[in-house]
Amino acid sequence: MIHGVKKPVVGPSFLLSQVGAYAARDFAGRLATRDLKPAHAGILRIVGANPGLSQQALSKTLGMFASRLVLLLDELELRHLLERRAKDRRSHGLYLTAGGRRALTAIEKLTQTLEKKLFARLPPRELAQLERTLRLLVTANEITSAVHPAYRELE
Amino acid sequence: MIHGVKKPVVGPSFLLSQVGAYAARDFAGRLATRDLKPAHAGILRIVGANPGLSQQALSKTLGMFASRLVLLLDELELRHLLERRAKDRRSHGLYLTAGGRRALTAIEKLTQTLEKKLFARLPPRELAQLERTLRLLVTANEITSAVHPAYRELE
DNA sequence: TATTGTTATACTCTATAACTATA
DNA sequence: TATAGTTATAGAGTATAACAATA
Repeated sequence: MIHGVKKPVVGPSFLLSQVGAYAARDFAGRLATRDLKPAHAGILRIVGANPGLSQQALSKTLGMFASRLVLLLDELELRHLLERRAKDRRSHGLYLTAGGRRALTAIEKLTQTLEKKLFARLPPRELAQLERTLRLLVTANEITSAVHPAYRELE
Repeated sequence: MIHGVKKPVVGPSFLLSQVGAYAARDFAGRLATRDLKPAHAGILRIVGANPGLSQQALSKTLGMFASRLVLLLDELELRHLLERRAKDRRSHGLYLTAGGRRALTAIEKLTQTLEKKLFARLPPRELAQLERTLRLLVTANEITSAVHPAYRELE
């Protein structure tokens, strides 16, 4: 009941979406204190793990249009978190700067803080089981994109 | 690895967002075959459980601005799935029509189909455990909104 | 004076096509 | 001819304020 309004019964897929969206929103809120958006974080993560990646490859990995990537990369480059180095005269390799690596570390810390709060009431064994179940679902359903669209700032 | 690109290590909150967004996207896709959006489904669900609800109360329950609700209700009313009945000359009560109740039933069926596929590889006990864990997270984190913003059509 | 519903508007995120330049 | 990156534009979804009518 919310304000005396009956909540309809919902199943596991609704709960999954609901809790997932909550986690994503929380993450976006924490990132915002560093003037970053979830998409920026996704880029830093992938480039961090794959130095020299091309924009095309990155856009495929993120499931994001290359045209959108351009603006996000511009923003990251302007803030010296990432740089484009020319491979030949038409394609670039993407690399994190020292500042970008620091930002990535900060994002990891911020995620740990988030998870500590989100999972505070969960016994460690239950959290471990949740993580195993989620990984199974990712594999079984071939969920590949590394950054997903729910990652947004909302409310 | 996606196309030879290394995926960075991610934690349980990322997985939760990822799988949740996947479920939401799948749901949106199935709804689209009936020309409905997730927000419509959320409205039908809440009004179905609370006949006579006011728009104000509904907007609070959904965590949605009343101004946005107006257009969504217009659409549902135009399709005779829902009606606004005047309570007094400034407020209305919201009610499902017979067609609205049928739509709600169809949405429930479609959700079952979705869940059958999404959880196909999950042993029943593991699914039951997942659902318990998710309910605990909803309660512990006071996640109240009945329709969440991840519910959108994407890609 | 407060509340209900509505209109109008701006902003962000996403999608798509068309374009430049290089290979 | 195909590819990498970019620009421009249109469309959703969302946020906010201002408004009219009524309690």
